[in-house]
Amino acid sequence: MEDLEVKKLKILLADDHLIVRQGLQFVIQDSFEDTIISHASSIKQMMIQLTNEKFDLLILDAQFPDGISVTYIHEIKLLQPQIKILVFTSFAEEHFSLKFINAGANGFLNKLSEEQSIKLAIQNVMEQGRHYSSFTEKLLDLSKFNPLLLNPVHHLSERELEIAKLLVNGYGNLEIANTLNIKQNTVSTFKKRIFEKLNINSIIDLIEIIKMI
Amino acid sequence: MEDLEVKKLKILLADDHLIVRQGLQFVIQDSFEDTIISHASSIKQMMIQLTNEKFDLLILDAQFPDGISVTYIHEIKLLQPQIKILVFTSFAEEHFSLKFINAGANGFLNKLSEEQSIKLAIQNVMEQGRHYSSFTEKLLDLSKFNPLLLNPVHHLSERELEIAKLLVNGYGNLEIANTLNIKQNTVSTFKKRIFEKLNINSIIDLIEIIKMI
DNA sequence: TTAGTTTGTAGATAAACTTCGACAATTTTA
DNA sequence: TAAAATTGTCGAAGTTTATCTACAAACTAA
Repeated sequence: MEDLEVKKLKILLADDHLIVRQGLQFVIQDSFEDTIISHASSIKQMMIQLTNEKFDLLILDAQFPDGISVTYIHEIKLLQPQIKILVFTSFAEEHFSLKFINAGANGFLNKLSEEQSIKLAIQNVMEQGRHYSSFTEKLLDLSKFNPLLLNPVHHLSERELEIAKLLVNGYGNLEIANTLNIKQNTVSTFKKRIFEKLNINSIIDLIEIIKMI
Repeated sequence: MEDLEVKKLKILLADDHLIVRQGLQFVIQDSFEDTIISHASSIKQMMIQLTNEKFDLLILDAQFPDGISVTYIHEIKLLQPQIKILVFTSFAEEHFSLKFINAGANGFLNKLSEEQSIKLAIQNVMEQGRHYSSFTEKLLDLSKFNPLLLNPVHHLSERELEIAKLLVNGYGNLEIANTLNIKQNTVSTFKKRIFEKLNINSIIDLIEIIKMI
């Protein structure tokens, strides 16, 4: 008989794909003996469960159909300050990690991860409260001096972001100019500045970045 | 004691995400008693397993990192003509189903599917040899008269496709013109024809379509 | 096999976009 | 707080793209 003090790890899996949740559950239960795993297939469902019940760990899909989950991280931490949040993503974490960390994320788990990495991520996040790639750690270090460092969309002003979003939606300069009641030249200038700031040179590149906001 | 005639269903899951494979396995084993499930995490691995062993069903991720899997469907059917192929995808099947069906796919399974739909898809595909959405069925019907119907990339010629791909990769008209040693005007004309054929009006739209080839 | 269609290619011209410089209004920083 | 940087805006000039037309070669289809 084991020590009764050993508490079961309560984990909430929030992802819109049943398959992904089942897969995660399987892998986690294979790696950890004592876990209680709950599922949420939408942000809404997740918030309801978080309101009703305390969890130790939330594994949260970064790309929910009803809006990117970063917006909710803050809210979740207010609701359950003790909860650890592992962001589950198919993008390389470097591109947006600071954004999520600032919001309150404790670590990142790539969707391509194998069993060992998943286990390690959960262990780290539960024991040390964090699980970042070494690159992200360096970023964090540097960001003490410049919190915006390498979190590119943060460099954009409101208006720039507004225009970036329109560009990503396939609108041309003229259409944007008319929508915002400014001259096309102005739009062009914005576009140029946006590209400069993000160090890109096509709208195609912009899409990936904007997606992650 | 059951009839020994009842053969176990041999299924191969081909997806680069461990999590997804585990999730599928879990759901399938929950729905079907007698299955033997194998995994492949890359096209290469999958082809090796298909060369060495006969399977009843292949559940194949439509978006492999090393190239879209449609190209391989033909090959697979040559190798194992009896195998049923369920294409596992996160896009709405309508946009590309004919392409896959022509290549030899027996059905589509959306990544967002719940347990019941997954079970149904496998049942249909194993018993009737097909599992298409009603829209795809209609398409198939119509395509008897016009096999290219609504499978837009098929409308593109080699050259058009070549240029479409370059456009999707963020190259400008001039760059493309230089690469292909043609005039920018020619590229413009191609672009116009491509957009007309696909009935779109921005490169953003083009991306989704080209992705699925 | 003849007429119609698709494909690959451009020229001319118009339209859209980029680049550069500028300027006022903020905001930041030293 | 004075100097420096950022932000939102534009005009003018230059570049790139779009559009329309055209034409020959290849490829259907009647």
